[in-house]
Amino acid sequence: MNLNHLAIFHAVAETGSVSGAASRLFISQPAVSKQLREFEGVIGMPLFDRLPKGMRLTATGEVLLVFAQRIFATEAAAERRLAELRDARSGRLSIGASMTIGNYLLPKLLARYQQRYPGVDVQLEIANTEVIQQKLLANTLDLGFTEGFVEEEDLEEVVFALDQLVVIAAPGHRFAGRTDLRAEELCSEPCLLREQGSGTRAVVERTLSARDLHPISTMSLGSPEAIKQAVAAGAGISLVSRWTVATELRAGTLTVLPVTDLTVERPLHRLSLRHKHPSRAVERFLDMLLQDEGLNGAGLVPDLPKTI
Amino acid sequence: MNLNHLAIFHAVAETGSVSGAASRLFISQPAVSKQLREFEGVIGMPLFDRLPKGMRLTATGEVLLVFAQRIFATEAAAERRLAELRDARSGRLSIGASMTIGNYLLPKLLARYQQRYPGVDVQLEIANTEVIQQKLLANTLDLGFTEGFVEEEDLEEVVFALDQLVVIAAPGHRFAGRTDLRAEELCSEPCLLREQGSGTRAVVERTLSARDLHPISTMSLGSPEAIKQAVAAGAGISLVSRWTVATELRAGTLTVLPVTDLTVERPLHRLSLRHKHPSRAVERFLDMLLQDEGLNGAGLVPDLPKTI
DNA sequence: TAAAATACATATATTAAATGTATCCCATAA
DNA sequence: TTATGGGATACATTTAATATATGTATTTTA
Repeated sequence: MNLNHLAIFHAVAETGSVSGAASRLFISQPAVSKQLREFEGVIGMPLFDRLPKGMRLTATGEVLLVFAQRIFATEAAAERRLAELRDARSGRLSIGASMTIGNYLLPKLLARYQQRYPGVDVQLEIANTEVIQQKLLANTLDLGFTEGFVEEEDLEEVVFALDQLVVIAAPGHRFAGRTDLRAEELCSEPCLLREQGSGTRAVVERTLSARDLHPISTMSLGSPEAIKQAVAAGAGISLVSRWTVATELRAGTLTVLPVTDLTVERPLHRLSLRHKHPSRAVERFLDMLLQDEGLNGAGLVPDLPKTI
Repeated sequence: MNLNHLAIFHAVAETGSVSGAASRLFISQPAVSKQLREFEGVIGMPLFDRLPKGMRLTATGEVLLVFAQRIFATEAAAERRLAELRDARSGRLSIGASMTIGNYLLPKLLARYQQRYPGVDVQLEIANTEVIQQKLLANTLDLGFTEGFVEEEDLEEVVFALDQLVVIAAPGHRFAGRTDLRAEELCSEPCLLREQGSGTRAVVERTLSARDLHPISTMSLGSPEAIKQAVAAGAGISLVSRWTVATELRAGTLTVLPVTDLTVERPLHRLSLRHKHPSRAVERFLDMLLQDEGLNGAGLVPDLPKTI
């Protein structure tokens, strides 16, 4: 059976006449007449009785009409669904992010995204780089946001922001208020770090040892939150992403120590599966990331380089 | 959306490759490639990621595939249903018949029909000619079987059998056994007839009055059964269709009086709506009617003229 | 490391399908 | 009778689908 023929049959059945179907389909009456007869030939049974005043379905035609209606209703539903996907009125945005990015950088942006595209099913998963890379490769994530990454043929990687690590201390700390601090001095203070394997710890250690600086490591803690709590309690200083402490700085429970001769920066990476076409829902998210309403609009990265 | 394109998309999605789809559709690989790209252009979104080893559905493609599967499954179901209708493995046979035909002529035939075509929904309605004609005109009956009929432009009418009316009496009747009975003699006997308006009564009266015979009418009864019961009880004689008394003759509760100079015959008509194509189920029934397995096979009409 | 194989894309020519125009037929209504 | 409305047919034309030949990228094999 040819579904083009079926469409013509459907139109004739619903309008009750060949000429009616023709005008509905924007083709000529003979075209409909011919196609319909051809279709009846294929079916092997007449679908209409030809009456002087028009066409009347046979029993066979009645049966077929029900199927035709189902088919074209489904087609219409498919078109509607595609239209939704096209304008991101539905779809899925599945993101995997490292702890820092997922907790401090994305939530505000995702909230605005969700507000603008309420039909999209947004999923944010916080996990380490390895898990995120694996899930990207398994095609169960649309985008990954990580600090480091392991080179991988099938993954596309792009620096989308620069993370600045700042030295924090309790407001009552002896260094607080100092504007002439030098990196060496920090080594006299107990320095709290993240656990082995953390991206944050890796970049800190790499930067400092490149300058032959060796901080006194006392504790290693498993999350940015734990670090902040300990530092606020006066346990020492730490190097953390400035995004993780925005709230505490405003609240005054922590302070940043400006170090004159030290800047620790690291690129943040956006990862995606090579050759994978993004859905419209994903494209809209990437748009927001790149536009003013992206990270800048979130008020967190005033002078972010606008790399993709 | 073009459902031809959708079929190609469907094949690519299910085989996972353009070339696979091509061989499944018995067309060349470039044909599939081109149609698919065209389809993606119409949709406005890519449906597949092109990987070196084949094609992978995008999120949009996954959504569309579900609809495509529904559509083509419905199409397949329609094809199956049509095939059933084609071999009368399903369908409807809706017959309206007058009392005599419906009660004595059709049941045996319909039983064999139902046995041979168990999927067909057989409906037999017994009603008078007027009702049957109206239902045929309303297209709610496939066939009508009546004695008389009222000429009607939209109804096609055909004599399908000749009904012989025979004179019956109780076996103990004084005429029983006589082989030289003449029509005049019958007028001395009380004759039971059907009610006014009955086709049977009409033909009897017409035939007899044409010969200037006037039977003594005592009772008029509303059904062949009532007539037979009364005659068997010795209430008189009657003229009835020979089909209605086959059982009683065999049982010996009634006997036929052979009248040397009287034959009362009437044509039986098959009616159908003009321009109406019969379904296969109806065609198969008409076949049985015409073949040896028809009324003859039913053992009721040994020498029936084989008119349609 | 080069050759072969696999898989999809592109270009051009060809074929098949669908459509349009003109005309005819039939039944009905004015 | 002539219009009129609805469908069928014939033939020409346009559009769409397809094939052949070839190209590119990648993977596998020798």
